[in-house]
Amino acid sequence: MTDPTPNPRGARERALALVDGCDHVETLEELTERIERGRPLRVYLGLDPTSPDLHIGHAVVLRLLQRFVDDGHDVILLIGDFTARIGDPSGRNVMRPPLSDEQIVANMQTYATQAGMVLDMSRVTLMYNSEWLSKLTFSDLYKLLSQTTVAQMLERNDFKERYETGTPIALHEFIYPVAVAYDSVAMHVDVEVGGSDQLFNLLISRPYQVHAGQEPEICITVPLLVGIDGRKKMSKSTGNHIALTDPPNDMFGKTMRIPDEVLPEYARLAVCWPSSRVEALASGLKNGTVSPMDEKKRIAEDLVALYHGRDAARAARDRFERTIQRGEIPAEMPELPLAGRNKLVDLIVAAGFAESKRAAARLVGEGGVRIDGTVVTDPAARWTAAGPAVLQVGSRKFARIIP
RNA sequence: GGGUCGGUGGUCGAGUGGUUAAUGGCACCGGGCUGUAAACCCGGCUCGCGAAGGCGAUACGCAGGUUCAAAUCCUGCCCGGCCCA
Repeated sequence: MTDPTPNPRGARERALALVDGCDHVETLEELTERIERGRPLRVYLGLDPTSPDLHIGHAVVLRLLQRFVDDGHDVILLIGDFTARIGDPSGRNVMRPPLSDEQIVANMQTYATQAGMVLDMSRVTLMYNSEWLSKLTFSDLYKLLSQTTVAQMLERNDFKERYETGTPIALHEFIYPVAVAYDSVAMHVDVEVGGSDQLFNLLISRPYQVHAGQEPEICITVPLLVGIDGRKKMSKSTGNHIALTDPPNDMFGKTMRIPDEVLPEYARLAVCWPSSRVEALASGLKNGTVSPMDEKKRIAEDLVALYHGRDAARAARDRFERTIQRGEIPAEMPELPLAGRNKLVDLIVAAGFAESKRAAARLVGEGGVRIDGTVVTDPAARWTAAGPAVLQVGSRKFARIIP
């Protein structure tokens, strides 16, 4: 993969194409200059395996990496198995508890396979930062830490905010950006990419590299995708994410729940509509000439198509229109054997539609439960259907109960 | 190390000895209106048992104590903010 792909285009043009749609490039001139040399660049993205799933927000930066792959560069996906143990404080106002080794190992595996849904992993090198970080001695760390001042650290927005509001900042949190900077030194990279919340962590690498006698890396950040709540950045822990592995119907349904205001963002970042189309959408929404719901369905369908294929996308749309918009009972749903149970609440819990029997009883009392389309409001109800019947909770949870 | 203030449910934040799992906001869930959007309205939001009225368990940093009764008082411990060193 180190064969330089002959590329007739000019370096400037290539650089511009690579960073199209990105938030911040530090700096475009350096990128252009380095491409000009003709050597494939070492480009990397660091991901801390802190959650079992990647989501469509991660896909934005993974696509940027794929652009580098396509442009003939050496792309590294760095799994932050060591830094995951420290915890990145970015964007958080509380300390995050360190993960257990088992969780980290499990997450690393899913990250690598899930990244493959966007990235051509056969042309990407996987690396793990424990390889060098775990070998640093205390005196190595001392030397590294002496290169950054507390004032520089406090410049970072979330540190400043936490400091000013009296939210605890543990000393080890300051080490995270240093560790990430050392990754860049250890791998001797040319380019680092990340989400815009990582800009500080990326930039801090540059002086470290210079100190180590290397050229500073070019830092490129991509916009963060907002979560389906339309407010906070997408993350698993906030529960506002669409996972890459979400089944088609969930992916479609979650997309339909996003607020209208963020449709252009989703069109651009989640489904990569060309900017002309995104602009048309934005202005059409503003002056009321396009139907938000129709556009939302298009985006939802495109999103599903991206990860599950066009057929699945059409099926998801069809299912949505039938069951949600027209209130029909879906053709396919999970089956649940009665298995001797006869209390309605037990079945709701067994189907996974409620966390406890009391919660199930509340749902029933609230009129949120139907059997074969008929609302049941008695929390003490017992199952009386002789044949298979459809249990429905809320508008979108269905199970076929088999006697 | 000294002083001082504080640690309440997913989150923020009331409550400072006495019906009641504990006011309120946010988040979340169900229902209504809708476009599984927004706004708005209603209800819910610890768990288990019981056909039901109900019963029981657990919960306000942790552990003890005082009291008929404690989130609320006392002691010790743990954790944090601020000030001083």
